[in-house]
Amino acid sequence: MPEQPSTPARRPLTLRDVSEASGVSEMTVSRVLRNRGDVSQATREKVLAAAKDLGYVPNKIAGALASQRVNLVAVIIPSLSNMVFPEVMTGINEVLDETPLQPVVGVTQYDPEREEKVLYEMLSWRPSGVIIAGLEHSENAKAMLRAAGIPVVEIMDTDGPAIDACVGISHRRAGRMMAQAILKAGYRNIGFLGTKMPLDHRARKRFEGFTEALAKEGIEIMDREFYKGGSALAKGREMTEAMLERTPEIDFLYYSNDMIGAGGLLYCLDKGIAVPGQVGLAGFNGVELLEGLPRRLATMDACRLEIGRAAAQIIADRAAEAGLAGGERVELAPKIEAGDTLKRR
Amino acid sequence: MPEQPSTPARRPLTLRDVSEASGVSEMTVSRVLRNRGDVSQATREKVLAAAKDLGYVPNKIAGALASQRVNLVAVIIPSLSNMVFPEVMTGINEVLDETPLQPVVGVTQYDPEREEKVLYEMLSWRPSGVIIAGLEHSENAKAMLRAAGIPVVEIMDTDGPAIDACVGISHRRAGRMMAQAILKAGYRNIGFLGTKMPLDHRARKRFEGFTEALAKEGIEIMDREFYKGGSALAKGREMTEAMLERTPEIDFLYYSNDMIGAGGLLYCLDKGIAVPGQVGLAGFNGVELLEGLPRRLATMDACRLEIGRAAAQIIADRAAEAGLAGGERVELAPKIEAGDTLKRR
DNA sequence: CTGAAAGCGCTAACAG
DNA sequence: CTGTTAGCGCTTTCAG
Repeated sequence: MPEQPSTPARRPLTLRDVSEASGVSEMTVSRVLRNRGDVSQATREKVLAAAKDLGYVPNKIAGALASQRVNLVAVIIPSLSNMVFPEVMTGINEVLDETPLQPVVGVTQYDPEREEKVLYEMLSWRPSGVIIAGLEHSENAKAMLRAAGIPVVEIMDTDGPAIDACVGISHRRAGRMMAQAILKAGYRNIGFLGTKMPLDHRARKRFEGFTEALAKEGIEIMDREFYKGGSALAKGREMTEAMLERTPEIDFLYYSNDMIGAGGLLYCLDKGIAVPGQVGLAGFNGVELLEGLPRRLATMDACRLEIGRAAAQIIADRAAEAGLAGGERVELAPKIEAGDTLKRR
Repeated sequence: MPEQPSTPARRPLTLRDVSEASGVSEMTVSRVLRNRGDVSQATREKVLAAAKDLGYVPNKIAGALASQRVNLVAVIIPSLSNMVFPEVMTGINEVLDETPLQPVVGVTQYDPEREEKVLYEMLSWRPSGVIIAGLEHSENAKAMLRAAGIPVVEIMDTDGPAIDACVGISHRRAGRMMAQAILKAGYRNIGFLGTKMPLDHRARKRFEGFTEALAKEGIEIMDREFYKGGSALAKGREMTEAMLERTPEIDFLYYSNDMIGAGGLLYCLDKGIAVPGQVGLAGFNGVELLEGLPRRLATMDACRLEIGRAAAQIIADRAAEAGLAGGERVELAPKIEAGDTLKRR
């Protein structure tokens, strides 16, 4: 076989190649490429030219091994497809962009086994920190996180003990707040619609807080309905229809997320059900989508952007300054947005 | 200061620690942990016990450097927040889950400079392959991709020359197909609504194909409107309102994505505009969301899941078997879903 | 089946 | 300002 036609690199370039091409020692080349230490303008330019010319891309694997420093932050979240985590990521990116740190995301699909595996994989790259959704993890996962010896920030939820730092909202309190607002508006026959996900602990905690606050006023949920999979908007319609047929006395529907809430709202408008007069509605999350609906669904902001920012800030601070205490705890206060579907009757 | 209370690892564990704890050589420990080569059941168990006991997590940095093998696939996409890329990711994950490869995603925000930076960062980890959205990249980026000497799959779009492999649909053809379907249904006064994003090349190509096919029948777009930022659903409403007021003769609205299309649909239904009698509507993407709308918006499936799967398969195949040719080209055929908003009048 | 030796490509630490 | 010397923690290769 003849020689390769031209470029297609067989062997990736190394510092040595740049060193030879520029006639400068490997060490100095390394300094230039990392902007470390003083290098004369002349050599700097020689090196940069050679590197660019060859198309050299440094090998971070070797660099990380030699320097014992990896500027990665592991971000472990349950899902990318529900609007909530992308926004958390935005917050994380915003602050990490100002630092040398880079987020690497892993997705668990609400599955503890997957979480454990993803975590193991990520930790094996020795990241500078971990941002992980939720407070509930397998014993193994918790052990790994403790043993990693790096900052760990558990996000989204503050209802429970954290391994290290923690940034989020209290979903129990969020559920209670919504219950109180609903009662205060005069609704009494309340239905709950949510996801059939025993592993979505935050949804569960909201539900618990919700029923607890109702119970305090001697009220019980009148009906409930859970779904799994499919288009959330469509499911919201279906579940709403099913519940209103089964329990026509219902005067308020509390949805565990905005997407099914939006489906419910569209259903009610379709059917000419007066909202919020005949039936009031509320969701959870404060997603942007709601702005385009014919009525603004009542919801509760989950502070997603803020959570991402605060979590990343904690990691960034601790990466920058060794010996910080750890154990930070940030509980954000979600606000009810009453919109057009939760009003005094 | 007294000693640390208990665990909190100062120094991460190494193979050597496991070796000492188990009384087995580092080399054999390594074999056990990687399931390579023959090791007696007895030593295997000793090693596994010691590793688990200590909570050892291998250092992939060192492993990768030593073995010159990194089981990462760089996935570079413009955005996570618009429903389309999460679905591509799902397809990628589906096939990579069956292999030792792991996806690592980088987000460019439709910004070529960011793309270049993200690409550089990812390549510096020496991944086994790259999956990157689009065919348009800066010269530098293209040079890096060529020089990397690893499989590169450009996805989503097939309208143009690829660096190596390519999986997607022809957006020009997609635009043409939709134009033909609209004309065939008898609409003639057509408006176009889209994003003001000169860097969304796929949206631009659809638009070009669309106008081109109309021109072939002697028809020109009657009005157009572009938006930037904000809630797509809300923007869809606003733009639709603006256009129908400005150009009341319009009988069809072609949206560059389903989300603004959905907003337009809701607006029309609100205003009692007969759809598709008075005005027909169509979007693009085939997002799940549409299923929950009062009418099914006409759209075109962009084969996102398939694209993800096929791209990952190419990388997986080439990673498994050295010396494959490269340059694979997969053009998927998007299908029009006429729904309820694009019907013969 | 098990071990010893020799790096992978880079950077810390120390000379000049 | 620049170069030299040792590794980083693992795996490859070659001997038992």
